[in-house]
Amino acid sequence: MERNTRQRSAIRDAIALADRPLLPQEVLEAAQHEVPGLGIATVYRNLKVLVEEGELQVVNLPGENPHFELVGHQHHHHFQCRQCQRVFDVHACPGDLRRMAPQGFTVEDHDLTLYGRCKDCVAPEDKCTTSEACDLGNHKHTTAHTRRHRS
Amino acid sequence: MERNTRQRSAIRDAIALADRPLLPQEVLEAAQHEVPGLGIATVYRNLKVLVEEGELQVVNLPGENPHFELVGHQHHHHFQCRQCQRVFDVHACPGDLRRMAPQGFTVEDHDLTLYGRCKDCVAPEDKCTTSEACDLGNHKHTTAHTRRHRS
DNA sequence: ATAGTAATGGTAACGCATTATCAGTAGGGG
DNA sequence: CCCCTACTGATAATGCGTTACCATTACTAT
Repeated sequence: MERNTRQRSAIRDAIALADRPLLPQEVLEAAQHEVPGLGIATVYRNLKVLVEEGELQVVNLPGENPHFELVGHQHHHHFQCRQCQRVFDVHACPGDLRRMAPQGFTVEDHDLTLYGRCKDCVAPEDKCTTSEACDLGNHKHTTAHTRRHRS
Repeated sequence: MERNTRQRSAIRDAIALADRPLLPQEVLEAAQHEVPGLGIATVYRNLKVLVEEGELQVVNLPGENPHFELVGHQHHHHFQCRQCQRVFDVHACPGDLRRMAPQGFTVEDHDLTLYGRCKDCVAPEDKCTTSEACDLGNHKHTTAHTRRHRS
């Protein structure tokens, strides 16, 4: 039977507290605050299980590896900060986009991603006093970008 | 100096004629109609060069590897068929989405992807008589999905 | 407590898109 | 027509996200 381990709780909590879609690596770092020895394999294993159980859902964004967030938010979209690369939920939607498609095409769904500066990165200088935002990844002028692969 | 090879012309032409964003693999297959011996390495090499020269641009879609299309279409969006996985241009835009972002966030740009059935896949049965659409990839019930990796 | 076994963590292995390598080929200036 | 060298094609290598493996750990029913 399925067991309640500290690791699984830490992973679930990390995603719930973040309140935004996280990368497996971000989940690892966040959950390690609660379980320091946590390994990346355990993160991937539990992400998979939690998705299968319907607790988490996968968020795909252009040019990004899969992120994970809690299910529950119904239809919504995402914002990615061009400074810190973090992804946030956007609880709004432009609405019916069916008539945007070319003649003869049938639209069933849509994904929308906004790009810009998140709250923490709009005015970075005076934010570095609040260590949390910095620790979470903003102000990191990352040059590395993400890619995908198949399962 | 830069040379005009049959291969480079075939690659350019393939993308121009397709009139939709293509994967490197799709570029290979299309360009091989003109240059049968064409190799995948040559496709990647030329895609990179043509992007650097400003002839092509990269199109990123959620959960997809980079596609390539001609520059020139200014701001536009994309449609991906859930049947044949092909990507098409959408020459429409919901407009200003700045107010969709949370308080304190600055929106600079956005990506929109529509999902559904393309013209060829809305009524698949009677389309199989036109071999072109089938050859191009629709009606392929592909189970494999794409991923990314880093450069 | 104890046993049984699911879960963990470290790391090797994998899958796959992309790039490097290199010997052979073919534009194009002279 | 010739030579120089950019380009090509086949394939090995790379990079990286993800998964498999396996010895060890630690939940939980009894």
